[in-house]
Amino acid sequence: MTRRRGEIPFLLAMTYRAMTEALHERIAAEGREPLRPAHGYTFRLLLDRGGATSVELAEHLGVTKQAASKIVAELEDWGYVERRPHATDGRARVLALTDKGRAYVRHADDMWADIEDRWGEVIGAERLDRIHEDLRAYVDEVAGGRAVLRPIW
Amino acid sequence: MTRRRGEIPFLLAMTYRAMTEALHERIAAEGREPLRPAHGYTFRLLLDRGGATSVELAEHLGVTKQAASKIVAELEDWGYVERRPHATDGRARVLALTDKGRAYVRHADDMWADIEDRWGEVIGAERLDRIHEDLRAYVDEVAGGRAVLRPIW
DNA sequence: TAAAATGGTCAACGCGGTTGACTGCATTGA
DNA sequence: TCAATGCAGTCAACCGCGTTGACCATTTTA
Repeated sequence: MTRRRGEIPFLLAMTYRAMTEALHERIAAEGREPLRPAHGYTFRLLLDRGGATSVELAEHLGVTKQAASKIVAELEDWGYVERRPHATDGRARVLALTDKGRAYVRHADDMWADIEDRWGEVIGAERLDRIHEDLRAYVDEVAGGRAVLRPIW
Repeated sequence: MTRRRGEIPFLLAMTYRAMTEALHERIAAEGREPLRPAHGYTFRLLLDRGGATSVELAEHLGVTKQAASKIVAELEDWGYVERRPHATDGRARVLALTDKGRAYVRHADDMWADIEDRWGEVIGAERLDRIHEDLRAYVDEVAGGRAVLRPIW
């Protein structure tokens, strides 16, 4: 297999794009709120680092605190996230997933896993393992582990 | 290596994001116009299918013809693209890369190749080949070859 | 304890897309 | 052959989702 040098980033983009499209189709089919990547990344942060604030979310997403606030406001409206007063800091508000939020994360994980599995059916599970390792290697070693998932749309 | 099912799409996003950031840093460092993915995809179309029109570009990018027109107008202003009258169709205008446009494509390809190479240094060229195959397999077999590169930048 | 820093909000704006209406050329078919 | 329909392209208005900037209230620092 010959490949043009520099083609892989394009394929990466196309693959990711196709996967997100597949996900959005499912979300739309379920009649769910129009959840964007930023929302997904928010869920993941709140799951990993319980007790985050809007400012921390902003840093995590790589957006301004105002933008992060808007995202949180939406998620609160939809009942996925709650804002509670901070225990010691009167200015801050602590973000937390509601039950609905946690249930959605599980559901979303399932959907992503399904999409990943479709790929695995074509190329095999071992290849998927390798890809996982190799992507991690790029993110950690080339990109320096910068885990900013700036929502790109 | 154990991996969480459904994690790969996230890693795909992070990797692509890190790569585009690396590219943008280089473009910015060169003092070049703020070229976005949509512009890159446009260059590629014009290189592959000479004589495309705005409507064809719109289909390729997955945007409206109005949006495609705006993109072309920018590229024309910057001197990367020309619009020439269509040989037989008085309504249509044929898009073509200028010399500057072609030179930029070569340059951009080099930059992407460099970024890809950095990855290759970490994981090895054979792995890169596999990844190339596997990404192609997803795009072609799972996503049905839908090559719409809707610019999400 | 005054000054500076920080979490959060409100308002105005901008970029890059969308929808909708329109012009003028091209194609179709009675 | 020529009216009806279709299609390339443009103009204008709008919209989503981010930004910048100003501000308040609380906390931290000196």
